[in-house]
Amino acid sequence: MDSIDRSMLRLLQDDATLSNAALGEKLSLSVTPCWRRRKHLEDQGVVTGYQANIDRRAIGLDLLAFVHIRINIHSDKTADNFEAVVRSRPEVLSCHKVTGDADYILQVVASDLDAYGDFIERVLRKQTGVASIQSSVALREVKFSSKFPIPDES
Amino acid sequence: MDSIDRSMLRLLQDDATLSNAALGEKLSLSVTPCWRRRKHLEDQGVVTGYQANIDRRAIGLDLLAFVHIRINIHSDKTADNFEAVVRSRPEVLSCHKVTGDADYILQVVASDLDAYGDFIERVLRKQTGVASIQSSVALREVKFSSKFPIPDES
DNA sequence: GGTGAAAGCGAGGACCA
DNA sequence: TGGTCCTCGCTTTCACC
Repeated sequence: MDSIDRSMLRLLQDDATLSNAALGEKLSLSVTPCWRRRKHLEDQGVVTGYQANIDRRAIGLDLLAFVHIRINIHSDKTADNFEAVVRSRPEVLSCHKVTGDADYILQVVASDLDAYGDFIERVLRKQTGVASIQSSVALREVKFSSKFPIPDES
Repeated sequence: MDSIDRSMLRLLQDDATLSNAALGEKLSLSVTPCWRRRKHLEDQGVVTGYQANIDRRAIGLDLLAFVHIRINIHSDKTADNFEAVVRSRPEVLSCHKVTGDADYILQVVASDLDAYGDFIERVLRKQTGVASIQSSVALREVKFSSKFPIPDES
């Protein structure tokens, strides 16, 4: 992984539809070496896939919330069960075990407050070990990106 | 936007490299109508772009944190300034104005705790109006997805 | 919604510096 | 590593039904 690879990652994060020729031009590389590097990044698992980005509002997902969850039964079984549920629910965009006041922070989307409330009450609140749930509903999206900054060296 | 469009969005979120032929086959559509629908979704802005997904660890971004920020000067100028800084910093993946205890929740990545600390102290803490900063560092990534669930109707 | 056709592109291979 | 062909089959994107 050198600086050309990192530039390639930056470009592909911005626009995955770039052809090898267009990509190569931006990197001062011709088609084949460009293609070889790209394939290498894919085979190594640095590039994990290509996806279309969708406007959340356009598909009716008007609500996004951060959910802070505290767990009061600290057994592996409770954690495994909770995490399996979270992974299986498509409305949960992300879930992280975190330091600080909460045990888990989740990002959840829903079409409106009703649907969100349903999810909290009927799914999350029902899980064993869930001691408290605190929601922070997004009032405004200041920034939303699924692009990582690529460090100059790694 | 009908159910075929929604299925198309689901498929393209999973794999943006699908050709119109492959996509059409899954949707029981021939190439041209498939391409027309796809183009329509792009032109409407439902599909906002295509991007490569990258393994955060592979590029050395070992740390992800949620940052809860409280603001004590509630003027438009303070807010605009803060939001502009946040938008300009690539290590900030997302920033939302939220309900609840915090005014803003940010998602921030960094290569390690040192780099994260630097960002908090040298960038965020320096902004006027920032009253408190509370970090929740991710200990484990239970789920991380940048795919939205596509509702059956919208 | 569907066909067909022109032009372009992608995935490789072969081979050289 | 990087570069230059070259090829085959597929893709995109058009005009037209």
